[in-house]
Amino acid sequence: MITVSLPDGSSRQFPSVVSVLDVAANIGAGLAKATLGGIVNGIAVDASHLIEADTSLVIITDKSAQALELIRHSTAHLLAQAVKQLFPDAQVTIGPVIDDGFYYDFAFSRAFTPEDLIKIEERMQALAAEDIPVTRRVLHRDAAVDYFKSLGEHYKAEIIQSIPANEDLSLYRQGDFEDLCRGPHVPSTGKLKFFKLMKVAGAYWRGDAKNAMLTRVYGTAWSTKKDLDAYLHRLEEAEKRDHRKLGKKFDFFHIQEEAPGMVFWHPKGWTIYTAIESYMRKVQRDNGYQEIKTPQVVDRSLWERSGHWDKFQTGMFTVASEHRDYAIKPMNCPCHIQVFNQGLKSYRDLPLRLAEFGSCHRNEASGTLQGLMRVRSFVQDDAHIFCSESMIQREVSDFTDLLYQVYADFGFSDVIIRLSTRPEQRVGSDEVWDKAEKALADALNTKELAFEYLPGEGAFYGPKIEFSLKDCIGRVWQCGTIQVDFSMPARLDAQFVAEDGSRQVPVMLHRAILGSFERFIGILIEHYEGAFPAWLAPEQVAILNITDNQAEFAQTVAKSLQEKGFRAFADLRNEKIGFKIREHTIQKVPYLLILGDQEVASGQVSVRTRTGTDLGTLSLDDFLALLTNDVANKSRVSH
RNA sequence: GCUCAUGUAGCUCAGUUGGUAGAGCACACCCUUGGUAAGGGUGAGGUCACCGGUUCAAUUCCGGUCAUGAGCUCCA
Repeated sequence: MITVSLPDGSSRQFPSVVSVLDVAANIGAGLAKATLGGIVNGIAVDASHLIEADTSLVIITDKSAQALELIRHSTAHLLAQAVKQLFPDAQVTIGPVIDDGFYYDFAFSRAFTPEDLIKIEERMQALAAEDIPVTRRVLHRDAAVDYFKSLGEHYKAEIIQSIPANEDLSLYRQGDFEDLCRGPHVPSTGKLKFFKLMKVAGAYWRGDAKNAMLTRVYGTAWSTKKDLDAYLHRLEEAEKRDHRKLGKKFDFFHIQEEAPGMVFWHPKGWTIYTAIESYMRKVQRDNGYQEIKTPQVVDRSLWERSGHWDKFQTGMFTVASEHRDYAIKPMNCPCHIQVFNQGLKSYRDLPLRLAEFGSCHRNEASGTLQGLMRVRSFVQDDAHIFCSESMIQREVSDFTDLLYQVYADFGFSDVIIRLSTRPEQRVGSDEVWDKAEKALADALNTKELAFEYLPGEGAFYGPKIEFSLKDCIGRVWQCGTIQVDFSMPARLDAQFVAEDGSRQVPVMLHRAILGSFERFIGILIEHYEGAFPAWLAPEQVAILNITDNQAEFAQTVAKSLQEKGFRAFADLRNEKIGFKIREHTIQKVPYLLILGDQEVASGQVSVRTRTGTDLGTLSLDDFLALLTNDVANKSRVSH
């Protein structure tokens, strides 16, 4: 007798070995039909998986959370089957599940075209309609290598060869197609109904740029049509928030061919920029930072000593003049050490926090540029904290508090934290790296902040914590960072006099909260969809007269708001009031003041918000109070 | 940098199976002074990204370059 216990607490008994599907059928024919797989003792398995001993079982149907994983994985196989039928010379490689879908990489004599994609998807639909059973078999590793070699699937054979020699491997077959796969998979292709191929792209074999370029097909798959449609709709919505589109629509900035990856800020965009800069300047001043400014162009020798020339030479813009070679600074740290090095520092000076809105240029590879998110010319809200080892954890902790406070003011609460550890190419002893990595992890753990490790992703001089925010389509962008550096201060001869009179080398913490103004503003544009909270809005109040009769009053109101420091302007154009309201509403100006003869007579203003709310007729003082309050509350938008 | 796609008026886009192009919005001028999301008329505006090639003729076909987009690689 085999007892299978189910999630609802009940159990079923069977005289002998049963499959997951048998159990489902025993419970009900409807359930059996909907069964995609199962979870046996916590491990996902095929519907055909045989239960040979007492166990707990969760049946996976299209309603289950685990269904998507199965469906997407099986849809990737369906894609490979279709490709092999249409392009027999294409070799399969790998096809994993990713967020919202899957991809499959193929080695083929040419890249697939969008037209190919349509044909492939049609073939997939046909194969799904055939409802071909998906079956599993097990092969010994070496037999599997021979098998795939015999099929001409050299990439697959290479993958299998890298698996330990004595392991057995599972293969899944559907009709004429068989693939190496850990599984599990849906029982038949008929279970795959709601999928769509999204795009083709290139991708390097095994993610290494030295390897061959494969052709990758991305797809999405869902368990219901509703979910698929919702996903496609979500993408459309996200596209509307694209900061490049909105940057044009709101006249924030532009980028043009003559300066790829470098931003021309327009008045409105620059107003946002300067609002953020003023805010950050105050935040830093209030938190023990001293602001400095260092040169844009620095002799090559400094970069050689700092180690940057060695590692990032091709990423630096250089300038030659009078037989000297300079680099346009790609980062600020070596310059900050020069400031630190002026005058003899005492342990009493530590921690010394030097901040700079540092303009940097990096010659990023052309293919990596992306709107404001990845640029060649950018300004970091950079600072370096010179301190002793014993101060590290405290400084990291204080920094983290500050970062969360700043992010909250900008309306972000969802922060992704990652700790990057020592890379292969690095400076400094393992002992030093041990200490640095531990100091960062300890600071996060003490604050009970969840984080994930990124092994080998640290900077060449030290480990780092990265704080990332998501853009509108879920892409994650690193913004804040704090990095421990035990190396560069020594390389550039930074010293301080310790309590006992000895000379010691300070530890340097590199840190930024926004990361770069460019990227951060890009994320803000998408986050708010251009409707910035009042404190950041490039135009806070639009004053609209109904006829020329109120022009003078409108200008008086505008002037008095401007004198209080608000960004207000009068729109005196000879247009109907509805036209002006529409225009400034679309431009997301938080407050519209409508002035007609009534307002002139009473000396009041009629207030409408960009969301269409009528706040009634207020005295100018009452409106000022409302506006002041709104601006002071930062991201807590009231309208 | 690699793979693929794209590049037409200020913006969003149509179009030309090779005979130098069109709409809407924006812009200029005129009429309209209108109370909460588009009043009307007229007009101007393009070396069809750039450089070559094929052709009687290229915005259209071919090659290259640059830029942009997606993905990969990279990111001090």
